[in-house]
Amino acid sequence: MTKESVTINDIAQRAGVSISTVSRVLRGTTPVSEMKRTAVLDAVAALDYQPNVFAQGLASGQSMAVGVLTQNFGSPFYDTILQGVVHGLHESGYFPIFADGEWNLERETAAILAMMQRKIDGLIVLGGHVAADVLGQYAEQVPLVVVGRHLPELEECCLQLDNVQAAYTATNYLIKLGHRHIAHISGRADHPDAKDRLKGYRQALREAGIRPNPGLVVEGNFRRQSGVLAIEALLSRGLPVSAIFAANDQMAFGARLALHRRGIRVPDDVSLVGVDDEPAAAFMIPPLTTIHQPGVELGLEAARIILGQLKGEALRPVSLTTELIVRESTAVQR
Amino acid sequence: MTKESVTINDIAQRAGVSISTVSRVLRGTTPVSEMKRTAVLDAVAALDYQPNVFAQGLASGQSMAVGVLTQNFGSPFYDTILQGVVHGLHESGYFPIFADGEWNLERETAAILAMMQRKIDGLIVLGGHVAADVLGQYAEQVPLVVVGRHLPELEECCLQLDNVQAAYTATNYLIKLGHRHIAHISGRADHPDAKDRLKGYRQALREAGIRPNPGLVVEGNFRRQSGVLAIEALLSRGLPVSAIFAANDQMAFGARLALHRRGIRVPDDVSLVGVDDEPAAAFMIPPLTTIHQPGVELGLEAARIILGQLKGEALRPVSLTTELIVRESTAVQR
DNA sequence: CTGTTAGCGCATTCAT
DNA sequence: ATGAATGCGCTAACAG
Repeated sequence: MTKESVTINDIAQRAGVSISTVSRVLRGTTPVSEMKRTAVLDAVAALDYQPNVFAQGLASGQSMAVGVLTQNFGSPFYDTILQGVVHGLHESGYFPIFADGEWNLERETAAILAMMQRKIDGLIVLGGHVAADVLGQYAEQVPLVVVGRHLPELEECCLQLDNVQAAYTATNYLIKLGHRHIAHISGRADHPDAKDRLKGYRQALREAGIRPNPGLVVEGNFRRQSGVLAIEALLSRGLPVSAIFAANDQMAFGARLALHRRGIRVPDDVSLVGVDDEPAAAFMIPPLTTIHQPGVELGLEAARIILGQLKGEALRPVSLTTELIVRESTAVQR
Repeated sequence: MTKESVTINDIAQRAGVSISTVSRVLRGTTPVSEMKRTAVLDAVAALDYQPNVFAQGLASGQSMAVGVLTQNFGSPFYDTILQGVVHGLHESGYFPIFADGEWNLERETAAILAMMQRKIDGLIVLGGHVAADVLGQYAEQVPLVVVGRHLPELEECCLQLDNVQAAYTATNYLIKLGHRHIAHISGRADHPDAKDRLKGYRQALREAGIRPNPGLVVEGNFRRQSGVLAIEALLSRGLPVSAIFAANDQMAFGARLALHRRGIRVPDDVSLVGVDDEPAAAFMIPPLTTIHQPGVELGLEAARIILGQLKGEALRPVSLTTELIVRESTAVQR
């Protein structure tokens, strides 16, 4: 419908060969005499031939596309992973097809289905709520990598960060600073990441000989506004607090704003640490201390794994956990 | 290659009709007797038939996909538009295919080409550097909407915000606050948006009887770090400055950080206004005053226009400019 | 090495 | 209203 497009026939004719030969030099599947080879290539260049993806797909059964389901365009953490995926797939011949799950199961399910219908050759799922068995079914059809989730049933498909370690590092950082009354703004209690981060927080406290105080833990939902509410809830409890570990930067931002409204300064009056190392964190005043998450690397690795499987490397790598580092606040002390 | 998929033949057989009939009820192109109709539908449901997109595309010449070229995953402004596009296309039957231009012409060009090869039925380009004549060529093949750019040659395809107006509003806001020495951190001089915002800034000054001082304009590149550098450059000039209008929030963030390092407080010592209304702006301390850009609406509108053209509504709407509002800073004064 | 041929799954035109 | 037949553009056996 678009334009009188040139087909493989046109270039076959112009090069004086058969269409199969054309196909062969283009796909490099079978050796072709150098003469015909260049003739074909010339014709291709001359006519600006663009193979029809549909025809290729129909005939070969491959789409040369890999689907990527993200949680939400605009989420700093997932967007970073997306960038990694883009780079990882770049020049691989595979084209990434993105879909936005918008944080909810229904959309995610629909999005994956839509991508599967488009015959993607591989699937990368970032986080999400799709059940393991559903993902398992897809895994039987195409190579699958699940980033940022741990699915016991799909152990070898999961690529994740060590959230316990991240939280442990953050909390320990505060402890080393001399804090004893460390509060925690957690993610939703049913969220795996939130659980792990809570776990790491507790672990660090215990190892330091501090008994975790449930009253110092407030549940948020990983969004900015919940950080605000968390602080209000926390302060209303009247417990002594000298430091706060927020399960992610977004909530830390909210927390900081709420603290500011109460006239409590960070880090002068209370220390605050987040997780994710969002770009904005470095531009807060003073910059927010946070835990760096290697999002780009995660995306790259995910792409690498998919491509590997596509190339036949059936050997599935074990779930990889990445190192985490504390990005020190570069705050200017007044 | 994926799985023994059920084809139109299978359901034709099961429903006791010909494949053409199946195709007809599925596409609703031609009336079909109610009896056969339900028989087909039943078979489809029973066998969980999923039409092969490639076969459909090959036979019909349509992909039922619209390509969306963004500047960068992770850019707050563009991500917001993306969300609008997602919603606008939702349940339209069309599937959005996203590509990341990564802020550079080469990638953009490659991305558009890749999408065109995938036979997209429509194209939405967010900003970017692709030349107007190149876009014009694509416009001849598929419906095109360019968001956030003004292309005189493609007038009727452009959907944009009134950047002059935005800058005017921001600057005027500062003037009304009593400021006379208002600096401007602009975007790159060759960027259309940057030009317009500079223009609006100057216009507001002139109308207020203030002669624009070239020394108060510093060029940035719309990125955070450039805001930092801009402030350093500005302050080194030694001119009196009581307010700053940054061409976007990102640079405003950088500016604020740089000011803070110099011990200059916002808004106590100097007022600062940005543009974009990024989510993070509301969580700065104090919140950044900014100009709200209706990104979601832009995306929705872009999708609407594409769908309209796809449905045959050849009437192309004039370029739309959206209203802008000042989001007042809710700073708590110390 | 290379040309010929048979589909891939579906939309559609042409008869009926 | 509906079945049969064609072809979309390309890949992959299949014969040379």
